[in-house]
Amino acid sequence: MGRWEPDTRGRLERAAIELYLEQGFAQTTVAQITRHAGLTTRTFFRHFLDKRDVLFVGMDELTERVAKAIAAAPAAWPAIKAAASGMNIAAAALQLRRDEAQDRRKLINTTPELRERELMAFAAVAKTVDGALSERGTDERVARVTAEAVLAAFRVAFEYWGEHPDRELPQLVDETLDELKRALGSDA
Amino acid sequence: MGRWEPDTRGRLERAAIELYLEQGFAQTTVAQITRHAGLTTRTFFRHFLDKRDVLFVGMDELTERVAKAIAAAPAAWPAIKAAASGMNIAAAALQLRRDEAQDRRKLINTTPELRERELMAFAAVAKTVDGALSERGTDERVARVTAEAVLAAFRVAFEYWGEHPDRELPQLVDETLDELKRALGSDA
DNA sequence: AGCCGTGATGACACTTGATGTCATCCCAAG
DNA sequence: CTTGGGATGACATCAAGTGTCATCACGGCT
Repeated sequence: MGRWEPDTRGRLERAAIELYLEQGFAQTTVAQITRHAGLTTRTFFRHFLDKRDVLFVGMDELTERVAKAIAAAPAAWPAIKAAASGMNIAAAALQLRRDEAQDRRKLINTTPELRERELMAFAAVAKTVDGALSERGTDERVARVTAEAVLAAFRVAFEYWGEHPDRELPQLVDETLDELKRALGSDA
Repeated sequence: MGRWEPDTRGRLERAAIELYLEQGFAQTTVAQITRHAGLTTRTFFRHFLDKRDVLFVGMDELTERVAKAIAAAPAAWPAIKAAASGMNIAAAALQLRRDEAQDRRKLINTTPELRERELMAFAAVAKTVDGALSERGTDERVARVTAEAVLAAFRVAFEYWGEHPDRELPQLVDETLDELKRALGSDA
């Protein structure tokens, strides 16, 4: 057996989320987390950028998948359709971990600090979508605004999903995008 | 003369921005700011929520004006047009303080911490726009997604403005919104 | 078997942001 | 002249986050 118990990162992650859910994010100190995991506070910051980071692991990997989906979309598709297909990948992934995602959502919704971080995560996805669209040859500004708009729709659908957990997120994203199209088209 | 020099808040604000621009945000400590202003660190936190807050004063007031503009828009206008008129108010206000706004933008763009806060500020405006649209009788989800989309366009225009400071922000916002409409409409 | 480099963790000190609390002093209302 | 409130100073304290060095297991190499 090793010098230390295995799965340091996993233990930290589980301890953190358990404490966050139990007593709130702000009320939880890193010292408490590491005590639960049998580690030192220094080690926590070797595995996570900061206290909030724990709740956003896996984001990068998901973002990668979104980019790949957009790159794999038929070249004939307009940017909006390609981008939407990327959002569907993300939505499906979150739907698969519904309960976990909803727990995280509640935590984030009640903690401004976490909300900030979530917005940064969304912004990172938007930047990736932007890049993937540009890669397809979409005009620069169109790529940017399409990426931002698609993520705007995703955010709204995601929030709505929190209020209606029994709905399916991918479908909500589709509906929201349709509503956006109608709303923007109604300008005559 | 009073016990203290007047305009505490203004002195803090000026000292902070001067130091942020001169040596960077992260490298500036609150102690340095208050030393420059001849005050104590405790007093800084009585006037500002945190170190970043200094760069976002006036946001609330501007947001209020946006809400009023939307409320004052002709009832016959579709939600998107009313929301866009609100964005024009904001864009015009920033255009009036172009140099200051651009300085702030550069600072924010090079500091993740500040970027986070900026996203929160945008989110707050989106929520206000959402509320103003709902007030006009717009359907709930349409109001939400329209607000988010309009702010998405604003963000893109704002970023573009940073790269082309000689362009006029209000016009950039209009152009970006038009591009968004085309991009979403091209879905056949 | 014994040596050694590498990587992960512990231990410790330190800086800084942020908050609570009480004392102090100006000022304005009465 | 008194009094009460608002703003600030002074002080203590906590928690986040970082730098640094020591420590120890493990795997490869000889």
